[in-house]
Amino acid sequence: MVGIVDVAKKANVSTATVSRVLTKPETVRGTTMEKVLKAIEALNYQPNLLARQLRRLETKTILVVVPDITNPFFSKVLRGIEAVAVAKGYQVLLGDTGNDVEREKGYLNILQQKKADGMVLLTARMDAAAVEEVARSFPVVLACEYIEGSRIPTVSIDNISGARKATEYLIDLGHERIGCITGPLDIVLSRDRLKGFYQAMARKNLIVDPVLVQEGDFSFDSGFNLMMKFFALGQLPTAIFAASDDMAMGVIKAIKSKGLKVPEDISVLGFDNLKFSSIFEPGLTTIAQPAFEIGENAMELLMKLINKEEVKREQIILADQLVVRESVRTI
Amino acid sequence: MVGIVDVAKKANVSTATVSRVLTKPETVRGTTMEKVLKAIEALNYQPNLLARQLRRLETKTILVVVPDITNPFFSKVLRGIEAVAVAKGYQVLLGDTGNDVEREKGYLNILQQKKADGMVLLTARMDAAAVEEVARSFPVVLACEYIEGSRIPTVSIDNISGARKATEYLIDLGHERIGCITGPLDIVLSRDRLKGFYQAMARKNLIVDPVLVQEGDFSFDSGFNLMMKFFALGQLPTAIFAASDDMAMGVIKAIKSKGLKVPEDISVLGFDNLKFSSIFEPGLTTIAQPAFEIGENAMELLMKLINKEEVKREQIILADQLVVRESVRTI
DNA sequence: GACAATTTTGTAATCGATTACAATCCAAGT
DNA sequence: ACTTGGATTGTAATCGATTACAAAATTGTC
Repeated sequence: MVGIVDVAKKANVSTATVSRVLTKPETVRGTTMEKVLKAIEALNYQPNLLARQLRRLETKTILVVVPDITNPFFSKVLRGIEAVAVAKGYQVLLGDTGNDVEREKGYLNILQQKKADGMVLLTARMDAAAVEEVARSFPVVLACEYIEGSRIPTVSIDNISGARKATEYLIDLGHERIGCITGPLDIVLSRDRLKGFYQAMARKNLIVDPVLVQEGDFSFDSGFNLMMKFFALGQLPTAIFAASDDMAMGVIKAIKSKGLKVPEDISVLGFDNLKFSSIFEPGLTTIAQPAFEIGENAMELLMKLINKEEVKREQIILADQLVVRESVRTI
Repeated sequence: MVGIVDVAKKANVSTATVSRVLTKPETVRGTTMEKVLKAIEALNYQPNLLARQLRRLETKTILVVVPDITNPFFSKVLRGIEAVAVAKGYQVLLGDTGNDVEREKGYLNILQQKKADGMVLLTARMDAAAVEEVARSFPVVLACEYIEGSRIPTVSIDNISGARKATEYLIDLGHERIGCITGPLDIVLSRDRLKGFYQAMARKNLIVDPVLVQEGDFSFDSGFNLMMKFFALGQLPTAIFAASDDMAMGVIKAIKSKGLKVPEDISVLGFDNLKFSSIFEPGLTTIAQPAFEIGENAMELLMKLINKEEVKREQIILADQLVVRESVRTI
């Protein structure tokens, strides 16, 4: 492999000069510049970034930890992150945890081992203390998720108000017996959506039937199964708020499988606004999260941390939006 | 930051010994081992991987170049890659090209700059020569895509026979006037699927109406638009073979929008078998690609190249499968 | 206890760039 | 021609680990 010394030799200059041509061209004379460039060209020299990084103590790489890259919501956030990263000359190291807390923890080491300059976490199921610890010494930002009582910079929507808005929409259309299928309750974000649901019900003085609140795991299957459970229990609500579009679709499938119709018999409202939610029939009424923008903002925030710029707001809350389609109707 | 010298000092040994504790524990005596481990523990030392990598000239990182991470098919392949990579102690650097050939090319440098030990390409739209060039000096494997006349190791399905199988299925059900909506024809894989379509038609002595062969771009929208074009032209086939499930769904949406039904009025057959294709209504009849396995195999192949093991078969063809659901019926 | 064989440890070179500092060059001013 | 100061260039230290080789310590044998 050709190294900087080969180029230096060929161009009859020192390695320092070659290095300067590459990194501070304004400090070398035009004629030597040409000589060096010619040598680089001739040898097809590419600097070894490992060496540069070791010397500069920076990798121009950031780590993104995702619970499941297969989930279109996360992949869209990831794309937002990537877009900004590339624009700023950074590369993205991918850490898919497969929803496994242990693997999630493992990725924390990558920062300490200096393989990345910073990290964006799209999941934070591990113990808060460990994350805090790492965040004290390295740039870390949370996207989507947040950690209660922590000052780690975060980008997300307001899940409580989003869920509240969704539930109020159902109530305003006349629904009173409303079911809620939540995400895994060990995740703050799931608890927030549930909280928003309760808040809306309480504000309108409606009673929540505990049977109608069930814990899912955001997946289509869990939505399907929990709806089937409602059928089995003989406890049918007039509307259901599902904490993810995937689950909402599962719920609708279950309803259809029983020969009932959405929204005629039961209304269903989702959360996320996946691309597929508009293709699905009936079109899902849902709370839209600006996934791409969440990614962009998270990466921009991370850049500021890396560059030690002042960060005014540590918690960025982006706007969510109720998207009305056909899966909900007035009672 | 604490380095190996700090540990060495604290444990009263040389840096060499500390290094050995970390990498060849069997060569150090039990008692010193303990001393060193204690020091490591006390200082919370994590070795700087950059330094190790520079010395060893390996990064334990592989680059995956994807046209669009948001596409669930690719993200599933990526997951397969990641699963094997993690199991073998490798990390994944993500290169999303956003379908941009220039960015695709740019990622080739990462290998030469030694930021990765090898590369899996899920897209190969750039000029073959450039890829070949890189593949001569570095481990590269293609997944899904392949390059004509190249000996770069590849993992994929047989797109020609898959498409042929799909088309023959339609023909066997009595369809004769069959439309084909292809992927972008600058991609080999799209041309192969089209080729398979033609082969099936020819084998059964059916005439292909050129109007019914249209070039899409794999997206839902292009499927929708091209089907609308068929309507506008007043040229309706009895069945359509779409080269991706996304397009198939677009086609079906378009048909429904005209008040017709699938499969009663027109049959539609897709390609890929996305998770969503079974949720969609009608359930998509389609050719299933083993996305996860493609990823796994590609990564395993890459590992062999990296370890300079003998590679018997350079071209791995995995089995595709016709999945029959409800979007196709006999005429 | 002496000596050889074997283990264990240390010294210093090395990976391939960057960069502080020193040395040299060059042009302008007198 | 002779300074002088800024622009260029070179020398060598440096980033933080690994590892070849040498040295020291240990073990076993007679």
